[in-house]
Amino acid sequence: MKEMNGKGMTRKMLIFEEAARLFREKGYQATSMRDLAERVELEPSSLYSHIRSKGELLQKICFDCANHFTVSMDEIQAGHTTALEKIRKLIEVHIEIALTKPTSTTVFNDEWKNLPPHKLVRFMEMRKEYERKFIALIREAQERGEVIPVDPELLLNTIISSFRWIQPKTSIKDKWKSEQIVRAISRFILAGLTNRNYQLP
Amino acid sequence: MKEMNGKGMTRKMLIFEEAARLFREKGYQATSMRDLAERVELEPSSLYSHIRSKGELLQKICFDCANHFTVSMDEIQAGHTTALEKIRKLIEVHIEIALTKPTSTTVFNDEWKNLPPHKLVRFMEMRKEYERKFIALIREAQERGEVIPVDPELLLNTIISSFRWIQPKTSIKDKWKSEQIVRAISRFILAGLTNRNYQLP
DNA sequence: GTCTATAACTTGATAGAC
DNA sequence: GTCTATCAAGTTATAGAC
Repeated sequence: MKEMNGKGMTRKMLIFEEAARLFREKGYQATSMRDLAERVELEPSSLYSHIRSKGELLQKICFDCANHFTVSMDEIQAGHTTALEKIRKLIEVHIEIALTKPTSTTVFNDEWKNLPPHKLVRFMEMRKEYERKFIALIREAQERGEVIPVDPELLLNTIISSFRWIQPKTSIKDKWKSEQIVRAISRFILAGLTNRNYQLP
Repeated sequence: MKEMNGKGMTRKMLIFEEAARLFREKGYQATSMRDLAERVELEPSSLYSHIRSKGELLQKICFDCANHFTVSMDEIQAGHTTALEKIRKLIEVHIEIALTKPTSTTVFNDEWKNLPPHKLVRFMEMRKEYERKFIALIREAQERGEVIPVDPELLLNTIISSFRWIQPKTSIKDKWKSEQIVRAISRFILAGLTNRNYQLP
């Protein structure tokens, strides 16, 4: 049985999707293969006809998301714009990924430390490489006087963390429109990055 | 046996401390009572002479931290300063708590959703109440024209999230002095809040 | 591919001797 | 308060019939 719902959705894909949902709702460790089997209406043992292990589920979710960020970074890096404009675009990408793929983004953010050891190392290397590129852009913008002279690694950490509350289940989408969220947060962060006049008391 | 190390540190306190460490390192669900027993050099069953359950450990860690925030909020709220100045002070408090109590702060941030159901409700109420007060301050500062006119709830979520990377094990403290971190992050966020001239392209 | 049955193990917690 | 012994329930994953 390949087709599940007339739209090219294989049972394997359904399993990965429901796994992501469960990992988000209950956490990776608290999610059992029995929980997952129930969601996709199979007996627990039948899952293993489609996947190798529970760890493989987390792996695919986390690395798919990591690849999404890496591809976006490479595209933006290759563009012919100022460093500040690239930073603005990256901030938009972060918010948009969080808004459009809330499930996998949450798992990516909160559950990656449960990856099997060897994959964990690879995951952390990917993140480090992504951060390295982002920091280079911040530094470049600082050298051009466009961004405040604060340690770029510290700025990056603060910026990336600031998106972690964006995990729309339903409530967020009711309160604010997506475009409004993107613009409001982007404005706040870029206002901070470029405000070289502010002095702490 | 009441005294453990000549400094009023009871075995019970030691258990709570090591529990927080483990919950941070491995996550609440992934930490077993056997792990904890090993850390405090007891047999697993002996733990139950000091505590009632695993959930009680998480409970105390989370609510101690929540109370810390609530007390700080009430102190600052009672002061005779502008709303913006109170916001600045609250931002400092958030960073300082993250720096001085990294273990319990991380557990508070990442593991609260594992609280037993009844305590979970109480925890979420406390957080909601804290946010309500913080939002009122932002709104007041906006009415005085001191803070950018962006939805205050959205600003608060973004600000509070932005501190979540501050979890010093060892590496952070080597790179930056605490005072430097407080000032750098405070400057960035307040620069953003008060920069009413910035326009997105 | 899906099932039943089950292996092999870990979990939080308790009973009762000392 | 700490121990040994143990329980009942839950865990991931496999074997083999259909």
